[in-house]
Amino acid sequence: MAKAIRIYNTLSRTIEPFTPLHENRVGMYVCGPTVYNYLHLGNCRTFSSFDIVFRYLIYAGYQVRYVRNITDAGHLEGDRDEGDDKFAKRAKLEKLEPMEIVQKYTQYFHDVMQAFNCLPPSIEPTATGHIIEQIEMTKLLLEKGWAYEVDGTIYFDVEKYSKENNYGILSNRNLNDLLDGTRELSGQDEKQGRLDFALWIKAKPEHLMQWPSPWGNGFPGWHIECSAMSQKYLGNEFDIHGGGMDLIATHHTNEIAQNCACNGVSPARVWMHTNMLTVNGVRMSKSAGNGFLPNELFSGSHPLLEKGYSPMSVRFFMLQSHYRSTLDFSNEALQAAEKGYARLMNAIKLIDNLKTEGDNASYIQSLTDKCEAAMNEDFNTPIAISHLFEGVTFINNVNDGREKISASDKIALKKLFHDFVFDILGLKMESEQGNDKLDGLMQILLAQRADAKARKDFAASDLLRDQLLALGITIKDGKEGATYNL
RNA sequence: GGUCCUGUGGCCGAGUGGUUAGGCAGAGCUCUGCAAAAGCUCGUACAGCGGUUCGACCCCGCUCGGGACCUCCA
Repeated sequence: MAKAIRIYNTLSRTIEPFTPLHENRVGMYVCGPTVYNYLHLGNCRTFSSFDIVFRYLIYAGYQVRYVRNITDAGHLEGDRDEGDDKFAKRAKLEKLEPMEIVQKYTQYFHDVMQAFNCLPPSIEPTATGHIIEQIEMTKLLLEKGWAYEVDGTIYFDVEKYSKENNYGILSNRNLNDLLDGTRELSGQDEKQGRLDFALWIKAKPEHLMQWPSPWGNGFPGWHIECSAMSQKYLGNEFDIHGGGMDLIATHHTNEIAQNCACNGVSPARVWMHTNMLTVNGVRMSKSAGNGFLPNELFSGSHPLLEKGYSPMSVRFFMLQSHYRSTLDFSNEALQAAEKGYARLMNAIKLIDNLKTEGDNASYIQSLTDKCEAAMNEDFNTPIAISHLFEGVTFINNVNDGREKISASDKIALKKLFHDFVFDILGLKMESEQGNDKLDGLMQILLAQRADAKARKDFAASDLLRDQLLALGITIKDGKEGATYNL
């Protein structure tokens, strides 16, 4: 059932049934961050989306090898194979070694991924760790005639490639359109074609990150690293390649060209692309200056925010939209998500204490089927969540005695919520339900308050409640006695 | 200019040719000493104009609006 997964493929622009190359195994490559600066929330959305894909494929019973790279070299400011190296520029700015920059922002990236409860990938290769592989691939492309050298720099010959291949296959553009959108070569350009891009770039003597190669000292172009690393760990052909939509036109297009030219086959069968996060309708990006840093969001220190939001509220917020839709960021939307997430978690806490009776099964199974059906259809998390909220209503009804649940359904209900909310959506309980001592203390206070209420000393009971509330502890009087929430 | 996406109720966001998305907010009610929590009920939603159809928010065309990519960005 869960294996009837269908995925939107950018190559075909349709939703297709997903069949892995090798039965029961899935190879997935996702373009990771360039660690020259703090990653912002838009980046987090992409990685959270693929975290869901990873988790659901595991749930569906696949053995998944998930490769997500770290770009720690070779990324120039402009993609015209000129301009500053991003790491070198940042290193100068912060007065650090380039590898200190890499270390710092890689660490930040990992911390944020952990905060968002994203599972670590199976392999997280770095560009600097695979210089040899990139040189080898560049050599092969030269040998096969798809690339040429100009004074220590190697370019990929796009126009030659286009004669036998569809260069714009992913972006759905033809070569002439692409050429129209590109500036004329100036007299200073070394490359032969306007669309040609560098595989290997000759380093100036002062360049901080450089490696020896058959063409002299240099560093790899941006696109070759993903081709070389995906091939190394997933083979010439693998199942899924993912990234943000902004990578389609250039990075992924060039990646396909490199792999096809080198191996004669397109690397990935399915290309998945996540849409952008927007702020007031405009794409969040570093250059637009509207990029939220994750910890600005958590603490609420960003000027556009009224308050801070917990990582799980934000994750839940993101999951309430489909990964291929743009998602707009606002205080109101965030607050709505925060409350919705709290409601979901509160219902889950109730499951264990539900009283069972009767034997009216099957409802939970149908709910499970609906959740799976939603996820099977291109990982439609918002629909899955809407079904989970049906379950929330059911749980609350059972808890209030308006509905009954059988013992077997209760087990199924618990499994459903644990599978979907925790394992697949990757949410987790944030509010620590305290330790034993705290709980014991609370029970004493609740007993005192119950006692005051029994004496109709409401002034005393309300005072206790207000004082606890001031500490962030909410008291709820139920039929079975009072409970508390931290 | 080229390529493409998009316009859903107060807000965020799914979806479908003919039966409810869902969350948040709002109103009323139930429960309660009061709250909180929970539940129930409610609200002229599908940019505009045409067309196809027995029937369209969902298909087609046009108009208007918003956005992305074609420079680096997930």
